[in-house]
Amino acid sequence: MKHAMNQKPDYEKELRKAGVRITRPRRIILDILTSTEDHPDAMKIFHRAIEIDDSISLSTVYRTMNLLEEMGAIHRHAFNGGPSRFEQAHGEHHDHLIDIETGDVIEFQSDKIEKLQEEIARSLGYEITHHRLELYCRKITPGE
Amino acid sequence: MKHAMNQKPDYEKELRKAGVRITRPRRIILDILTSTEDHPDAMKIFHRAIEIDDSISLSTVYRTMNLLEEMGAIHRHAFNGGPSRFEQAHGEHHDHLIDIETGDVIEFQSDKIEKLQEEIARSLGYEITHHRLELYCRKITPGE
DNA sequence: TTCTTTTTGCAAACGATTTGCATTTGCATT
DNA sequence: AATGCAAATGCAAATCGTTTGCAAAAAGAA
Ligand SMILES: [Mn+2]
Ligand SMILES: [Mn+2]
Ligand SMILES: [Zn+2]
Ligand SMILES: [Zn+2]
Repeated sequence: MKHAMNQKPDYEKELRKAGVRITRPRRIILDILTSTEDHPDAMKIFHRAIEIDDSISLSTVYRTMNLLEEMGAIHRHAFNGGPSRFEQAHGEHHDHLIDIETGDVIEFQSDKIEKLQEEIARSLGYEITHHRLELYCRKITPGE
Repeated sequence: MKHAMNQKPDYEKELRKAGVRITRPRRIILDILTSTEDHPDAMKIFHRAIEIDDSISLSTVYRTMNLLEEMGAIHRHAFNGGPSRFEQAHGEHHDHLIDIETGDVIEFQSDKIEKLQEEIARSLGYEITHHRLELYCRKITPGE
């Protein structure tokens, strides 16, 4: 149950090391990603980006998200089956609780659940590469 | 960890009760859904359907899946963010382990995890309406 | 059977994402 | 600083899964 107070990793260095060029669009998109607490989709990232440089295109946003995902620098989510939403990968692993009324996304972490998942996979002859746990919830109203 | 050996529920009765007409396409689609162990997507259901009646259209498959989902007769999954895949809702709740190499889907159930999920939601002031737990795994190769 | 309403098939529209291609850019090299 | 080339961009068109409008067909109540 931890809100990752992430000290920014040096993505530019990571990109360079991966033999990838540092371009203006990429710098801007990385800035957006590292300076937000939420889980924006491509369109939202695009809108934030053109506020800084209105020549950036939506395809570049998509291409950059794919690149960063392949590098493991971001995670992709598809809450509800909606459009992909992203967040930087740094900080510790967590899962998500989605308020189905407001759309709010709350992050949480449970070592116990993580352990149980491992056990289950193991008992079936598998090892987990990644997983997804989403709780779709409604706020508890005490007087009801 | 249970493979639901589901005795077929009477969907036709359920549909009638909901004031919905029993049509040939719907009967065929329901048959496909109740007689399969896997998690087919709309296209796969469509192909199985036209083998029985080649006049069925893909839109009818989609419309029927939406109808059945609203009635709570089926569940919809979006593994990996791919196309929607379906399974009948009868039988007990379970989650899914996906073999990322073969695409196989294995069902499992853990009361402990379910309980922990409730606790977490509760502690954040929420109650769960539904959830999704997917383990993406690779088969364990003992000699490696 | 007739009548009314729902459902269908088809084709066109849709939203999210990807792609082809000509142009621009990053950056390693002079 | 100027050059050269590969990599990345913007744009428009294509793609994929899914939904929709509409006229024709089928369900089921009377
Ligand atoms: Mn987790
Ligand atoms: Mn579960
Ligand atoms: Zn998150
Ligand atoms: Zn299942």
